[in-house]
Amino acid sequence: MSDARADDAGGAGDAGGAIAAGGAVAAGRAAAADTPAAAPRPTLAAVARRAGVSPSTASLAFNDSGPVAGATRDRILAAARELGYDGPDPRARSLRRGRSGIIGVVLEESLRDAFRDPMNVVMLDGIADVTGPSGNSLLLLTETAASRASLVEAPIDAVVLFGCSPSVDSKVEIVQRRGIPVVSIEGRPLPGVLDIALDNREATRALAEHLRTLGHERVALVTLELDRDRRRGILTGPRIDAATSFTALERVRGAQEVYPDVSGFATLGSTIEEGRIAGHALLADARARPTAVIAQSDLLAAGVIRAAVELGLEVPRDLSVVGFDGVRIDDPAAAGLTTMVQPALDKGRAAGRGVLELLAGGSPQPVSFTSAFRRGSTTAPPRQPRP
Amino acid sequence: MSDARADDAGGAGDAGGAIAAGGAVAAGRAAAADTPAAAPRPTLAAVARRAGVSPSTASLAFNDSGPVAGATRDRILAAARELGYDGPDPRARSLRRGRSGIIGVVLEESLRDAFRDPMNVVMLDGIADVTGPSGNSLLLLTETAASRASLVEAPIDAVVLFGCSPSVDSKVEIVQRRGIPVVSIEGRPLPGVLDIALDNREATRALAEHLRTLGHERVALVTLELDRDRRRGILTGPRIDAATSFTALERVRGAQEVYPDVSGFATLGSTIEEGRIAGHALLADARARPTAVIAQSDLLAAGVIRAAVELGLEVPRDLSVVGFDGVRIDDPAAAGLTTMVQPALDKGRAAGRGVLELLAGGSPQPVSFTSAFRRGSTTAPPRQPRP
DNA sequence: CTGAAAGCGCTTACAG
DNA sequence: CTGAAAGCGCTTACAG
Repeated sequence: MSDARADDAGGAGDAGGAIAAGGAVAAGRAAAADTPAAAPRPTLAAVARRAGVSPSTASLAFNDSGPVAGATRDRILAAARELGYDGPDPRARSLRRGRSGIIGVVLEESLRDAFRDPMNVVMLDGIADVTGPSGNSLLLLTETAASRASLVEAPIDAVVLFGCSPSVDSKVEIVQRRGIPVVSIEGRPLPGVLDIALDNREATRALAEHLRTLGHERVALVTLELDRDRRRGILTGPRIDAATSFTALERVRGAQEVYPDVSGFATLGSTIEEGRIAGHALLADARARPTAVIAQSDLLAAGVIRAAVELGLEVPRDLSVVGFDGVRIDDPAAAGLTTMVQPALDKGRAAGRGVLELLAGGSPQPVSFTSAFRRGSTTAPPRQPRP
Repeated sequence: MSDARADDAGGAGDAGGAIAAGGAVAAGRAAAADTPAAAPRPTLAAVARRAGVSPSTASLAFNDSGPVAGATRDRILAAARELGYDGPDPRARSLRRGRSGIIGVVLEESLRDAFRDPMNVVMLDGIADVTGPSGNSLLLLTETAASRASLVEAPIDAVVLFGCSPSVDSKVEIVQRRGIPVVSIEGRPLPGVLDIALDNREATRALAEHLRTLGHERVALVTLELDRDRRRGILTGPRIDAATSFTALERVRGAQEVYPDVSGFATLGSTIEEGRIAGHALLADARARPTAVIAQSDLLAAGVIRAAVELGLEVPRDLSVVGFDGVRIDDPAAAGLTTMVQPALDKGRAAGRGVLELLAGGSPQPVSFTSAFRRGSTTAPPRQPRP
């Protein structure tokens, strides 16, 4: 079981070589090595001057924000065309208006890790869905040291936290003190932060109860990343106590409500390969083998099933497996997974709506989403011991 | 073969219900429905006043950008603490400095579609890798009507185009006229735009030659999305002529260099499911069946292989399949794929470096990456007809 | 319908 | 080491 990162998508490193092709020269900056602002671009004031109007009127013309005579407008637009002016400078506008049209999205991990989880992508899409039409764009911020600075220094109007750990709390405080609204998806509830929650604990309990009803006694957990440590391994009490990932922890708790002494394996995140590694760790020893596995995501579940198959086990005859998310997985082994279907897109949309309401000065209520049990064909009663 | 979107990750829609939980109230804005800027946050000027220094000195203290006596600095910092001032307003700073620290990333499709392709995620990560350390963050912009506006109205210092179609050209022109550097990854070369290229045509030709050498005569293509039409279907001449996706088109051309009359199937994008659909379309009719398929991505290739298996064909005995990208695919069917490995992370990094150099006033040269042939176990000589 | 005035909050030469 | 001055480019009440 390698300790290296499981998936090296792109596997570039040693792949192709880069060749600096000769010829073309870069973006319209001839030889202005010492002039930071290359060509002195025209300003609204210049356009107004040329059109023979005041800057105020020119501004109105460009923003449709007041009554301007047709002829005047034409003159202004013509002047702009002649000068090569394409509209107000966003930086000045955002200072003046107090709004930048940018919403920061704080992800716990690297972009690559975050987007490997389809749930995150779908949620992001949901946020963009709702906030895009009013002219907002999303700024990607990760929890690394460098972008911590950006969280405080970026001109953002609002922030959405993606299941972030407490380590961002201090930065979030600063952001809040600045009057920037904060929305958190599946995070540990924070004061003054609009919470978009998922019933992780209850949903997992439902899965556990399903297994209990089927008669399973020896159940193991395969968890998402528990903390920033990036360590795989047996799920121990201390490990759980030290966990910083609220979502993973809630799901552990839900399982414990049915199986108080449940053990298992902690992975590095939601991928099939991680699930496979966990599966081998849990299933290798035939004598200590669980009869059912609660995986904290569908991808992990798919990996566990693959490991089971590799070990010659049949699902669900020899092993029951449940997942979480309800994502359509491109893996035959995971077809028909018993799982909880969570409304990821709706979660993203709710977060987006929350942002918009907060920005409008409203006081939106926290929202709580529930997952739906979907019984598939990966769970069955345990086989009688030594038939 | 359904015409609906192949993958509905999150499958939310009908999944869980939202319940507005009572209780908590949103981010520190009590009852300021009419005051856009809720709490009047302290400014640098206020801090300076309280500390008994000039704004200039206070600014220097906060930016470490000049010599400030230790005692003075302490006084300023203390005043800031008392007032709850956490640093300069990013909007004002960016107007004054002419830099926002934001790099726009323009994606051709919805976020969800774009991030379904692991290559895009890895490239994004590469850009962030290189640009993040100097305090830059990435702003996600898609080609939809709404965010076209953002491309022009967002306070971005530079733009990276992700294989964008000509439809963005006009907006890009405006951006360029503003003096904003533009870098394009695998795009149709545009004047004044720094080009980060991949040898799509040559790489595909190499794959085609590999098949030709093996003896294949009846070869079919499975392409990426050719245009914004979102239509699947047989790859026809007119369809190719109307294509707007430079990458897909270059890969078609590379295949044509070896198989001038090559036909095939156009998909909606790089997913296993799309490949599967294409595979069924191409392989269903045993009499018209190709002996080899050139899929324009590994994911598509995996889908084709799955379709082949479903039709009772054996790869590579009955059908050879090649992919593109060199991504590690979590699908047993695609293990050992013959493909071209492209350096996606390096492409992203090169784009990031290009942005940084352009921002520094330099004139970076275009960069051209090459893919590496990786022979797997999915290609073999064609079976003799009717043995 | 148009203009003069003020100011968003900061940073940067430039003097001292 | 510190301060006075100017200005980044725009928008918004407010008069007219």
